Amino acid sequence: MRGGRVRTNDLLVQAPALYHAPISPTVPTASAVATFFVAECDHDMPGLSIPRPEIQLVVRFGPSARGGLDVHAMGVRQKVHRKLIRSGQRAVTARLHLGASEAVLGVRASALAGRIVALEDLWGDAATRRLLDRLAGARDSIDAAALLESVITERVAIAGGRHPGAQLALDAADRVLRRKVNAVAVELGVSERHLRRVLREHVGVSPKAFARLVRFHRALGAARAERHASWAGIAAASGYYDQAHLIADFRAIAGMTPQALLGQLRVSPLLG
DNA sequence: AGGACCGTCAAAAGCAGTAT
DNA sequence: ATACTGCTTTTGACGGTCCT
Repeated sequence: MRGGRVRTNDLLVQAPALYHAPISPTVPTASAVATFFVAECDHDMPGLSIPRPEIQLVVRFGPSARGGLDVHAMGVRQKVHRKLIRSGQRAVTARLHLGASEAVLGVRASALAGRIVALEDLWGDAATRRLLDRLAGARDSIDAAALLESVITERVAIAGGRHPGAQLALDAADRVLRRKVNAVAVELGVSERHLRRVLREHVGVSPKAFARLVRFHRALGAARAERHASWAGIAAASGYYDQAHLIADFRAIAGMTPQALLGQLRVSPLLG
């Protein structure tokens, strides 16, 4: 890994700040892209893919990609994945705003949950070919990210406004992090059942699973930012009942204890 | 499309404990 | 003190189904 880089809207920062990039929910801008993650690797190594609550559009350049360049959509996953990154591989990942999946990809988040889908299966061959041709001419990863953003913005403009359900999901997402689902439903003037249906459709996971992913990211981010903080303190600050429950979540999502995951992240690069 | 009802069961809460 | 495990009880999230 030659210094992974993160693009947070117009701001470029270095990899350690990854978890300071907004984890959904975020306020949508003109673009449907919440953040970009740009990674480059100069030798073979195992990498870790931390699950995120956003739909991601990934452009790969290099030996792992079909024909040296491919694009795929990655739905919301709930477990850490491990993968070998090949020398010379580059990846540009656009993380979409919550509820933007339908406008950008033509399918709702629920259709992508836990899946990786080639872009041609969503956009068709012609539109994908046009994007790949433009990306092939990109000077570097940052240029490719800018290109990708402009193409996404064009598609959102063509798709028109946000689906009402997507807007409801966005409104609810922030609230379910702090309150019970039925309380949020009352607040937003819909039934609890409807709110859960809409969240699953437009976010890709259940309200609880979404809140769990965000909480996990907060805890991991805090642990990476403050190396000497106690796990009990991190658990409390991140919304866990206590340290025991934080550890249980790390085991469920990452398959290892918090300490072990931090250790892994020191030797394996993040893949988005 | 969205509300109401309901049974099931997973997650959260709470606590006690061990290893270092 | 910290990091972690394991257990029981309680709560509420979930999804199926039916109805408007």
